[in-house]
Amino acid sequence: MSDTTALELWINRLLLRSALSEDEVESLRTLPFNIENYDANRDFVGLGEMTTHSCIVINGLAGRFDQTRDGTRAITAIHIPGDACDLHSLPVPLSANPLQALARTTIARVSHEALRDVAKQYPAIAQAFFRDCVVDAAILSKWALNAGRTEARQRLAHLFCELALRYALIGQNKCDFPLPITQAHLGDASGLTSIHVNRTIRALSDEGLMRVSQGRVVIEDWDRLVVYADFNPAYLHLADPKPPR
Amino acid sequence: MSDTTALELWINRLLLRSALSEDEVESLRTLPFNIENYDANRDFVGLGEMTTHSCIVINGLAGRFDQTRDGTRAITAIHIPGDACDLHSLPVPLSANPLQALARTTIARVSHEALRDVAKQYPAIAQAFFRDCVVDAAILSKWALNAGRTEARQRLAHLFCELALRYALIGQNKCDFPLPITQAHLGDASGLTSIHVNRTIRALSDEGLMRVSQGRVVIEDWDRLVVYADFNPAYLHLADPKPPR
DNA sequence: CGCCGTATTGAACAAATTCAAGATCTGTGG
DNA sequence: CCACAGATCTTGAATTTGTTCAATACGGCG
Repeated sequence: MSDTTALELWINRLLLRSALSEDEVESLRTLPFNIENYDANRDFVGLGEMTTHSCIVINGLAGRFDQTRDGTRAITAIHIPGDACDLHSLPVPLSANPLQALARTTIARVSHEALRDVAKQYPAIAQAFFRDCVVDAAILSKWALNAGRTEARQRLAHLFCELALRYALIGQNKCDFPLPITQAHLGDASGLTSIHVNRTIRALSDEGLMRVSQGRVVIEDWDRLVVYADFNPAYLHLADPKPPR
Repeated sequence: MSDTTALELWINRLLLRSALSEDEVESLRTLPFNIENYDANRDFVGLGEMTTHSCIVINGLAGRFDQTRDGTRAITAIHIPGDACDLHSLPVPLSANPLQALARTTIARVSHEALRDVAKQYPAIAQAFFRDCVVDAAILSKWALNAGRTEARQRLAHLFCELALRYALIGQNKCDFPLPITQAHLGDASGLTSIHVNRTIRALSDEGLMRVSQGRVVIEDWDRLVVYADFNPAYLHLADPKPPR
């Protein structure tokens, strides 16, 4: 993988929400990074770790985990290729949540030092980083709303709609995308038991809305699924007018 | 209320997590703002609004709302005096969630322009704003975990622990603080019905952990409540070493 | 081929919701 | 100061939803 392409997905996604000049984009392209591979269920950022780098998913799937002492586990974010998982560690380096590969995953580590340098040189980049973190928080906020719903079908449907759209942003078919994770992980992400995830996916499938098989999600009726999940993509802030630099 | 004191709580709270110089603090103190009062249940930032200001709670209590079409409502953040409710509107001005007064509430509105100016002049302030938003996201993340718990008692206990500590930061007694909101609002914030909130509060009270009465929370056994809620304040990032400026 | 993690299914159980009714509180006008 | 109206709080009982526990099937990989 050449130095100039690994970060391309991430840079393109930043450009969806932030206007950056040629120079600014070039400075992102030339950021130094290390490529690392992790098997499924391996932490790549530990709990309580004082981080010195931020991680960008190049391939695979990553999750942010949290758990209570009594065993309730939650995935509070799922990151697909092109996502920076912990850009927020730039202002808050002490990790409060572990980051884990949900499948075999390739990440690029970029040092905080390098990120700070480029943010210092180009304020628009600092703004873009800030914006990216705020949008991540908006996604989390929607997850919190979603978790409060009583109907498991709608919870999962909403999750699938969101992932579909986020995959679409990186050039995938939104109605047929990879999701190489276990039902237990889906449960952690939706606040359900793996058993109920299983039943719920079957129900969604029986209604002809979507299928999950072999680590892929196939959406069979996007329009109906959107209505069913009450999915409104505004929170992803994709169509917002670009704010002043 | 004099110009130099209304923002003091907020500035002090920023200083808990960010080291700022005298000049920097002074520039925050002299930010121009407008004071506004809202009755309970009044929106002060509307859904879909293109904001030009950020709001700081001076007095009272504010909530960020979200809801699904089928009627599930959620409060995704509760803001006490000293909190900036929507500093994140600086990089993402289009509001995806309304902000509402939960009780009679005084807010200070500060223009994005003024905030951007001061952030541009002092990069450490820009960093402090960024950090504040990231900590807000960390709180939200903990709410998402909390919502996934099966036991209502622990959910509410956790919420009360968090609010207690946040009130302590602004000089209130953490075991006796105001919470002038309805049980319906508490339900929206914890993913429960108001009826179940009522029963759950009674249960917590019966166990001698805490009481709620007349718009106040009185915690009777902090240590036991913390254990009960499995509350670990690390996510508030209060004891973190200060990162490089 | 056999193992182990994952998926699937069933039945009993626990938890929270819903619906309904009544009590209490709060603010307002007389 | 009291009476009233509306909101909030409280309580009960039936119902819905999801969980738990347990057992079995599947599927990839050594």
